[in-house]
Amino acid sequence: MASRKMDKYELILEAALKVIAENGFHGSQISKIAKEAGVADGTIYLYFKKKEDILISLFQERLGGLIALFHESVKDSASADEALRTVCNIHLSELENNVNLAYVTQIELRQSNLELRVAIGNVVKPYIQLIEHILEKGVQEQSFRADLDIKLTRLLIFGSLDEVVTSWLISGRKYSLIGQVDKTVEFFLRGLK
Amino acid sequence: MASRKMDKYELILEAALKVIAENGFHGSQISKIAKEAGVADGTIYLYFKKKEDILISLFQERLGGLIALFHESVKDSASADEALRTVCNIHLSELENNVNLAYVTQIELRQSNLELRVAIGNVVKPYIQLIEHILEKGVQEQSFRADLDIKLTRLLIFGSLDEVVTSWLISGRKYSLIGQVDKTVEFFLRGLK
Amino acid sequence: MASRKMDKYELILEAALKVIAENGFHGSQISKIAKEAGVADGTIYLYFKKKEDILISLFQERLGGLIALFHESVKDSASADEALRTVCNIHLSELENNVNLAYVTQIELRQSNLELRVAIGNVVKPYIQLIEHILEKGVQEQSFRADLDIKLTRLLIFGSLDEVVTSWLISGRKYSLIGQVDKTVEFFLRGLK
Amino acid sequence: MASRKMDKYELILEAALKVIAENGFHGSQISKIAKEAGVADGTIYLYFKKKEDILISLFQERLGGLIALFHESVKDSASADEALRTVCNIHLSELENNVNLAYVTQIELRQSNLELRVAIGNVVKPYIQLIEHILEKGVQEQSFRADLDIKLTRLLIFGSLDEVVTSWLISGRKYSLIGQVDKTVEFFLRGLK
DNA sequence: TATGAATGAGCGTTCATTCAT
DNA sequence: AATGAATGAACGCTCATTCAT
Repeated sequence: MASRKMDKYELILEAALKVIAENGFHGSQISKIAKEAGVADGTIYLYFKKKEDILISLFQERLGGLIALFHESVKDSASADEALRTVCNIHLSELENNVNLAYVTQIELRQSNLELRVAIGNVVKPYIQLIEHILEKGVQEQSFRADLDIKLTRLLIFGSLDEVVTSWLISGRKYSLIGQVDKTVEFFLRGLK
Repeated sequence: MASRKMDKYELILEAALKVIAENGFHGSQISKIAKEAGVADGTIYLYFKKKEDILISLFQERLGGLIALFHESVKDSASADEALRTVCNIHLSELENNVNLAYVTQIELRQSNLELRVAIGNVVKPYIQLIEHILEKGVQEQSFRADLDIKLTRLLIFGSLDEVVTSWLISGRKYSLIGQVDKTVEFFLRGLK
Repeated sequence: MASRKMDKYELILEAALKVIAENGFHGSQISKIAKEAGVADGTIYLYFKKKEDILISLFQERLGGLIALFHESVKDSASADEALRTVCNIHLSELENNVNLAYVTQIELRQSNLELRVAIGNVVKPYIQLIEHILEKGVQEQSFRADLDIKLTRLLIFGSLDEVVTSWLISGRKYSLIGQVDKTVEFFLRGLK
Repeated sequence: MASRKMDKYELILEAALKVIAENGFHGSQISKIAKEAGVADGTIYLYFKKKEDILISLFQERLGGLIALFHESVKDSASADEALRTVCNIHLSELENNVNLAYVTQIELRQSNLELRVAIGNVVKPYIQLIEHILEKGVQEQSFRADLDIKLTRLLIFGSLDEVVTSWLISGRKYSLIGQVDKTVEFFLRGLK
């Protein structure tokens, strides 16, 4: 049944997230994920072609959900300024509220080979495009500088946010990530104007 | 003789850099590095305790050299603005001029275990501290905003630069990295003022 | 199925016994044992945690069986004299009839590390205790000397038998081991009375 | 110079004894022995053809010295009884007084391959022959039984003594080895008469 | 669909021995 | 005689993937 299939598919993804968060990327064998999911090793290969596919799907399903959330939230923004603030806010708050996901995506899954990195890049791309659209909108609205290099700036913004999250995780999450939003957005907005 | 010992040590590091750049982190077996260096497998263990130590040394020797270059160059800067520009310039130009090093440090060595990640962090730390000093100097000179959150801002700057380099590599190096310096610095300076 | 699992477990033990007897302890790689057993290298690790565990199990299963045989046989003995004779008889005849086992336990497995030596000691201990019980019984029956040092004497007896077997193997098994029983027992009994 | 050569030869043997006693057979690499002896690794190969030869020489030089001591001591014995007592006495007292040698010969060097075992056998052979001579003398003197199987009995005696020493070592040397002489000799003499 | 026993390729590391100096 | 840097063969163990049931 389709519903049962989805159940088991989700079950395995959820198990993978938990196992990787607890054991790290290199300590997460298929057998461990299978055990956590309550299925046999072989069953996993009915839903995923290779081990890597679990990780790619994990990215797609979980981060893809975030992307949708971004779009949804940005739709209501009156200005590019507000949209950018909303994006930063969601980026940091969602990851602060989902530490396992943050840990796995920022730290563990980066210990992966080129193929997986590329797949991760594909998942992140729509997010970077969203930032791009906001920048374009800001320029059109004459809220942002007309001479802005949009392709470059979107990277500067994404890279900053990414580093802030990673640094927060590595430091042991001793401070609030959401508390960084305002000053981060201010830095961006000044750079954009 | 000390010189010969250094020769072989350097020989192995150079070989490792080349092999990792060509074959990726997971495709770089000790035997392959030894062959490239023209020494026996066992010889590598006269200079490095574990395989990982080659990678750590690679980071320390090569990137550590960059850090020294940063300090040297910044010393002559009249202002914080100029110092920041110098740092960005060196960061991007050195990696553009040393693609193997860029590829290995930005892409391959991040696929490593915790111990190596920690060692990498230790190498990067002085660099982030250098950025921090420049920010402090700028605030003292009243060139930068007094309300700047220095701990946060240094991350924003480092994360931006890091992402710019990685993105350039993944895109296939289709444009000039140094060409991004001016616009990147301008974005930073506006954010800082 | 349980029976199949036992089959493979036994298959590997049997193969190990044969391979060690033919190639010596240090010439018995996992791959050789696996090949002899007709299984893949990895399969061995489904039944044994480490290579050493094969050897320990070999000892426990094969010599442990002998110990049970000793107890069984001794039960019916009317006197301590007879019990001692039975023990010597079984000790020498069983090893003479199972040369591979004799060779592996007397010669090859003694070339092992501390952990294995300890495990071997644990298997041999019940046997030495059996000898001890016979000696105690003999003293109670006033068949053996009352001033016998039982802890010492059990070693003298075990050491003698052990040396007789080893010497027989090293000499190339040019004579009958069972033929030594009567004179050996007589030497012991005179010493005990 | 011959004397210097002997010096270094002895130096290496002494170092080997110490290193094996401290680190066990498998923890005693050539480099460790060389360091302990204060010579270069390569120097060892000027005095010994292979690593094994050090061990064989260790046996020959140290245990060979004991054999000479046995012959010397037995010469003065009035009777076979006394000679046997002397042999047992020396065997146990010398090893009790030289624990390193006892440990290395009884425990560590037995973890060796066939070639070394054979060499060890050759060193032990004169000792077993000495026991044989005493037995023959005893039979001639009509002190021992005329029907004694000398080839067998010498093994029984040697095996007993060997086991007593090994057991004493493994037990942690919690009692006096020399204190076992009288009861051991009594057991032998009763068996011989 | 689901199972889980079986597979077997793959690799870091050690260390006895050599040999140019 | 002495050195010690260099050699390179050798092997236990893991784990992603398969497939008979």
